[in-house]
Amino acid sequence: MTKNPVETIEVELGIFIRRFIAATTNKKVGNLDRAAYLLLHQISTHGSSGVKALAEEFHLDMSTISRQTAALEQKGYLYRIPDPQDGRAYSMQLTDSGTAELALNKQARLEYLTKHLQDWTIEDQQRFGELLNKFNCTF
Amino acid sequence: MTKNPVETIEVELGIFIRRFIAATTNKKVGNLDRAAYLLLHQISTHGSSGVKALAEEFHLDMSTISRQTAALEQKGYLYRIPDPQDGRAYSMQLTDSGTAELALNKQARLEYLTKHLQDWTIEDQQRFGELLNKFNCTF
DNA sequence: CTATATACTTGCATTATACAACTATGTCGG
DNA sequence: CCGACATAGTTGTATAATGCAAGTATATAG
Repeated sequence: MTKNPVETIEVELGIFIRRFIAATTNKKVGNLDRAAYLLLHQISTHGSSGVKALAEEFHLDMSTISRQTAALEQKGYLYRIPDPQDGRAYSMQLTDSGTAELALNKQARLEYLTKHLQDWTIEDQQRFGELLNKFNCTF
Repeated sequence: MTKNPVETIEVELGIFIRRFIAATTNKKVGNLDRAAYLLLHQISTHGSSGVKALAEEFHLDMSTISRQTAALEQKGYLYRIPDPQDGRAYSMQLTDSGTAELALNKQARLEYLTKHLQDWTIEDQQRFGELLNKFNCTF
């Protein structure tokens, strides 16, 4: 039974997901768990955003995002700006403290990844990044 | 700010994880959720195995695996064989029904993936599989 | 034989999540 | 302008996955 490439990808994705989730669920780097990190990262790189937009981006319920952002606001990592056009809406922005915490986290994650990829050639690293991006674009 | 490859991988992994989890959490293909599928897959491809070994493989608590396997046993997808050497231990084996259910699931997942990868060249598919495998090996 | 370790199960608390109900604001058709 | 409906967000509640701690039964070491 020789495997076709898609089958290999299926198996490896399964292994990857299971390990990655195990390695990152309920674990914090500094003060941020995975969900919080991704939220701050999204706001930081794609600009301020409301609860609804974030919920759509993450394919999560608005109530979930509402609680997560409330927690991050509580910790002082972001603040809300009332939308001048729409009295119901807010948009979230990182505070300086949130920006700093995000940077610390990103740093730690990059170091971890760099260590894992230290034996890879630059070409393989680039190729992997490109293919991951390509894969993400098909979602 | 030009990104180094590791940074690209970090970002893309974040996007990937979030989407993949959103797409597969609390969703079942047939009768199997993600955890159940991976458990059956592990037993099927790596041979019968006890609760402790599975817990280590998945980096989960034994209690979690104990409940998951009990549920799968309840559904008739696997059965326990008492370890003849050790009265405390069992090993799990797939039943015919479990094997069939796993095959159905795998089929569905492959079709889904194939659809997502339909515009990729065979070379890119192979390369992605290889790199994922290489990445998993560094864990 | 006793003490300790191990494989597994079960009880309990925590957490992330979805769904539904609710509030407040906006929009549209008359 | 008003009433009906839509929308952004919050909060209450239920569910499910998980970890930890305690318990059971068996093994092993001194």
